[in-house]
Amino acid sequence: MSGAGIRSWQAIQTEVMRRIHAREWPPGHTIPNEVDLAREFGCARATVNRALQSLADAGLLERRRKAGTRVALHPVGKATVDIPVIRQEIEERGLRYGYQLIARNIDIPPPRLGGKNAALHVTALHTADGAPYVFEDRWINTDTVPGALDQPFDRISANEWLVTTAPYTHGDIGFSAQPANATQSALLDARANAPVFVIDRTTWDGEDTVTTVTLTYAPGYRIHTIIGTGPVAF
Amino acid sequence: MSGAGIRSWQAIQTEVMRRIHAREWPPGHTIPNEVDLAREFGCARATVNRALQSLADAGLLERRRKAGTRVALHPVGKATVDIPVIRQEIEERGLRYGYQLIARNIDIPPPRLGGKNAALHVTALHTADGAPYVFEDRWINTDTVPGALDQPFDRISANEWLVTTAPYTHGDIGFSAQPANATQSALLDARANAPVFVIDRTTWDGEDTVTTVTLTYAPGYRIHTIIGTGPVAF
DNA sequence: TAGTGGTCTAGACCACCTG
DNA sequence: AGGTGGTCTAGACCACTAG
Repeated sequence: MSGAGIRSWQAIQTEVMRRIHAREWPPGHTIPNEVDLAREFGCARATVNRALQSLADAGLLERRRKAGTRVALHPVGKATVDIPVIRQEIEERGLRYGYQLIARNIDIPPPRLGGKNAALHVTALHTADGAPYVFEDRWINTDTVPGALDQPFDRISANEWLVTTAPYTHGDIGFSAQPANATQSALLDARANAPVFVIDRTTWDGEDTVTTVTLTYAPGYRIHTIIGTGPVAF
Repeated sequence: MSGAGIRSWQAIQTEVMRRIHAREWPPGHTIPNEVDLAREFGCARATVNRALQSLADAGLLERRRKAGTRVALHPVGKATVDIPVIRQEIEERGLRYGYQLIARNIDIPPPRLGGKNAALHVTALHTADGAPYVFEDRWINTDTVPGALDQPFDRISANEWLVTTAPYTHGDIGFSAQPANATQSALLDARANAPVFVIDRTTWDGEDTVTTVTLTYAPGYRIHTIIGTGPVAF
């Protein structure tokens, strides 16, 4: 029964998923330890480890030293959303990218952004085949990214320039639905208070903020992605 | 210089990120191969491999056999969005969860869902501290999940029941902003055409669809998550 | 076709945690 | 205290692909 040998970690992953799937290992069940599985599959423990770790990353398994590996009770689905450069996002849809700077000045950020220090405020419109696509409203920390002061942002968007210039260590991001305000509805060819999709994002480089941006998309925008990353199906 | 030895894969990861960060290895640069790095760091190649693979997963590096490993030109940020059970999502916010079934019947799904066969149609409202939270409009494929026909869904939501009962291999998911229709605005205590956040999701088990659901959230809902998963900062 | 990453092995030691 | 996963090693072979 165990003579055949399942030797690749992907094959082991598939077999483990099959057993979970088939309820041989129901939710909450503690599965055999790595040594036993390695013996059963006829492979090295490291190979089993690789397979199980991958499934744990995907949220299908819960692993703890000494306690062992259990099938997750509530397999939390995880969707990975890519955050591309806007120009790329548009061009990948086969559309012609356009960019238009609206304003660029030094100012004091609003209190909700926490800053008392002046920062670079850039607003711009990105278009796809001439139609409004997304409105970018951005604050750049000029202490963290002094080079931004030399950039006019009239041809290259701050969005694009920062990606290749200002690395960050971490960030946070939010998605929401909001009514378009006067500025947004005018720029995006939308009715007043029309529902628009909004992404707000702040990035840090260590302790220092790099940039905070609010992206307001024209009506009809939809983020679409896939659950079950690559080989990790569950 | 190389005598010290960087022996853990996390330390190697940190060091590689530092070099990218410091522009010692600028975007597009091909970094040394694994054997050379292993020699420099005084560790085994497998350890370097683990570190670089992790960074490649995070989108910071691009790796190809024979071509080597390059620093990504456009480090695509990736945000991982958890898709929890609604009850858990509400309770984790410290709110009291409530559930109310609205309708449950067998019907022919609308053509955009591709089905000609009858399916189980369930609509329900989830509440947080008594306030409307999200409206669930779901179709369940009774060929794939026959057990659903025995479930009344009057106490346990389809959302929750399916998670522990109907495994899936993959799915797709979309996020958008939409105006609330009459039904939604009434149930969610929202004005007509108020902007609402909508998640639509379809899951498959192999070739067969499992369920398709549209979740319409009450105004003010916001998805929030972090960029730079865990130890992988970039 | 040769160089690079991808994977596997057999063994070892360590860190963590439950009982 | 002992069992389990986490990691590292030194070496090997394989798979892919750029030149």
